[in-house]
Amino acid sequence: MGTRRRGEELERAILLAAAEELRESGYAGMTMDRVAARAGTNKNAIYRRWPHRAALGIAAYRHLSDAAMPAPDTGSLRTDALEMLRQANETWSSPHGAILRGLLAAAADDPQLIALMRERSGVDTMDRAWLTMLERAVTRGEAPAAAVHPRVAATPMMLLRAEYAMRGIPSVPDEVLVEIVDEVFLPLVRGHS
Amino acid sequence: MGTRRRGEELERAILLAAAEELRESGYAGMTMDRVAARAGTNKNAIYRRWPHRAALGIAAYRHLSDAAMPAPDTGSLRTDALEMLRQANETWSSPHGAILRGLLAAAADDPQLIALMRERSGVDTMDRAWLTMLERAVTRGEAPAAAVHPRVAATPMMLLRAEYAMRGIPSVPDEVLVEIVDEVFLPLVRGHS
DNA sequence: CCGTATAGGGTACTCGGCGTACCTTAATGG
DNA sequence: CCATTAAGGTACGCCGAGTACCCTATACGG
Repeated sequence: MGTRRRGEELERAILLAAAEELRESGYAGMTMDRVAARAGTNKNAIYRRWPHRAALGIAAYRHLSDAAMPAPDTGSLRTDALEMLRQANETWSSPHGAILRGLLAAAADDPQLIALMRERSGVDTMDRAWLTMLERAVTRGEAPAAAVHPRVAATPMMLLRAEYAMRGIPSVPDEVLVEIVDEVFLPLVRGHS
Repeated sequence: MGTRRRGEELERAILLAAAEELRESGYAGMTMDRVAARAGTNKNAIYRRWPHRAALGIAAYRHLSDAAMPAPDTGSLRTDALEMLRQANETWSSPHGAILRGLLAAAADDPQLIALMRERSGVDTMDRAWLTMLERAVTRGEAPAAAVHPRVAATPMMLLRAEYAMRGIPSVPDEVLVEIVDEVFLPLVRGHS
């Protein structure tokens, strides 16, 4: 009788269900049975599409956030950088961030999954934003041209991530962000002369 | 009949067995049953001492490495820093490192466990080593005094850790270490004037 | 020296969750 | 209109974490 969903439609339904489970219970609490039930289907349909739970988790994660994150342009490198870090901190502190961290932890020993995560979680987008931020600072005469370097651009976010890993709590106090900017990022930019 | 071990003795036997399991199979592969069997006891004795698998894993980990890591003193800040990073990279690439990473991943959502890990894995010891390294560079006139700052000292190791997290492979190529030193650490130190 | 509290040993169990097997039933498209 | 494909239903197998219960050796106080 009625409508039996197939292909695209069913796939979207599964991803939606998985995303909702992620939101409610985090990755650790997302079970295949619950996703199947919620999508009104069964595990077969899922396993035909994704080889295992982690893959589904990653695929579903993108439904939660597509995180554009344009580079802020406040006219000063310091406030730009702070703004970026604050936004990132907020994102990572949010439920989304908790899920993301759960996924990262789960994927930790599987390079394939890590690669997938990188694409999905917009690490590279982020780095590009930092680079354009630096370029603008250079044209304003606020920074030496030599400071426009991928590793310089990536440093603040890496420090923030490491901070999460070390604390295990999903929110870094604002002082830490300020310190990262004032004691590391700005001196680092200055030092490139 | 015979000797039934108790208290201290049994505890050491369990920790040893757990450590061996860690070495052979990593944290993910360390099962309570196997540890119990290997220690010649049963899960009861284990659960009477540690509330869950993660706690045992962490307790056992210290049996594998006590990691002193004295600050190298080569006479140049650059080579000192590189040496530190290379040693760390080697440690983390080793089987021990794999286990450590497994534990970290498993503990990711439990602040209590993370705190335990911090103690055991000598993060603070490491930071102190970097600080003394910086101090020596200051007395040599190689660095401004303002660069002796905990966050500056912690930066290279944090970047290395983040590098692991992003790659998911247990060995960072040497070029990356060099880049961390030349493009980040040294400019950062220079920038503190 | 004995008897009782304590802690280890043995074993079997529950429970949850991943992944699979197998068959039935609806849709699709040639 | 029929063959092929994919979804639905359901029941497993398997493994590993923790738990329950009961038996037995050891320590320790009297």
